[in-house]
Amino acid sequence: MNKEELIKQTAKDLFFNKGYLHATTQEIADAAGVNRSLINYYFRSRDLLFQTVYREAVESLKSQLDKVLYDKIPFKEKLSIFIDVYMKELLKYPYRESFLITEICSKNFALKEKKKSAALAHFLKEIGEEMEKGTLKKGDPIHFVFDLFALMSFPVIMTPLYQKLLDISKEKYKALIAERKQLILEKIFN
Amino acid sequence: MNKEELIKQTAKDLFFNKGYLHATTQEIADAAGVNRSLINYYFRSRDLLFQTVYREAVESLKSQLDKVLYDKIPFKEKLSIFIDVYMKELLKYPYRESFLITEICSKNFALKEKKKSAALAHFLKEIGEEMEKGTLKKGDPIHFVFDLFALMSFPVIMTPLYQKLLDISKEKYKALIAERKQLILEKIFN
DNA sequence: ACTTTTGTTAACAAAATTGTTAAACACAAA
DNA sequence: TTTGTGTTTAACAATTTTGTTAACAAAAGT
Repeated sequence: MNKEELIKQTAKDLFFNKGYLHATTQEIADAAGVNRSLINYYFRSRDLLFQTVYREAVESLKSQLDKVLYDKIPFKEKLSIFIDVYMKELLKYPYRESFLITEICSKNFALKEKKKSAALAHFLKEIGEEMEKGTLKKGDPIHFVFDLFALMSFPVIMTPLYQKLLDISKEKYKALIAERKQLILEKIFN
Repeated sequence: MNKEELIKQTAKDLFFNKGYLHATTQEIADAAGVNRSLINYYFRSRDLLFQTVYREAVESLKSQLDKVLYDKIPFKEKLSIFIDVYMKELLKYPYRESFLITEICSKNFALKEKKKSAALAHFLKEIGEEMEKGTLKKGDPIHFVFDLFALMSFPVIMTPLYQKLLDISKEKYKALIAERKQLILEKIFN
């Protein structure tokens, strides 16, 4: 793999997968097995590397989810696929959203461009329609979305803490997470 | 207020409330309106300040929750109080758990002492009993706990992101969160 | 009153992190 | 072979952040 790509992948792995948010350029370089100067050569500065991988990670997730959300298939099926896709991405990069929040809280570079998501609005409308039809329990669609993302994300994000508190092995925890897709679907269409 | 306490409170505010995880000693000192050297005077090093406020924040939360979990009151009532207490703490320090995870991921100082929580085990047993009785839908109590914490925490943690994506005001978002206590209770005892 | 302890500050030193430069390297095209 | 271009590296410089010291002020104890 060319080293520019290697550096980006490594940075993503450290930030989004390992959850190592404080990673220095030296640590990223070491993890990638390249000379630290290469980071400056390809990305000019640490901050630009941050911005690059951040943008890529968000875009990649967004495009995948948008595709599913705009798909013209029955709601129940759509939701099933959506959970599949999102949880697959979640397991790949558990800390992507956390990183995003951290960035929003510290600097403000994430806020500028972010705006009301059209795909999300579309999804909300669809949820509202399903509630009308009686497929879903009536309520504010926003809470439905809150619930959905919460049930998927939170146990994954909290892995290192919960594993300790519950005193269970990595494998057992993984199995628990794997079970959740079905459970969430059931809970939603109870 | 004495300055030692002031520094700790300010650090907690920056870390756990503002979500500003990268705060330097200078920034903490500025926010507290004290000379930076005072941080070293009282806490020796930045790392020890970290450890101190981290420990205090975890202890404080844990002791409050344990008290509720061990209380000998009907389950439904206990759960209602638990949600109350936890969400109150959540709104005070939305990023406390995120901070915890970040620390566990980077350094390892959090892992050493953490062990299977007795209160949590007790809670799990109690949940299992309620499932037997039919008060709760049968299933793995761990998933019940996953769901409970997820539904409470996640929308709060994601505030800055969701506010943008949904394009709603701070006040509206606050109102949505406030609604959730009741919604969660209903969802659980559906 | 004076001595000791505690709190506070600025100035300095040390360490960690980032950014730059120039030279070496690789290797394809002229 | 040479020239050109993109890549890689070590050495250095700059910056940022942290930690220390010594001097001074305030409070407490004797």
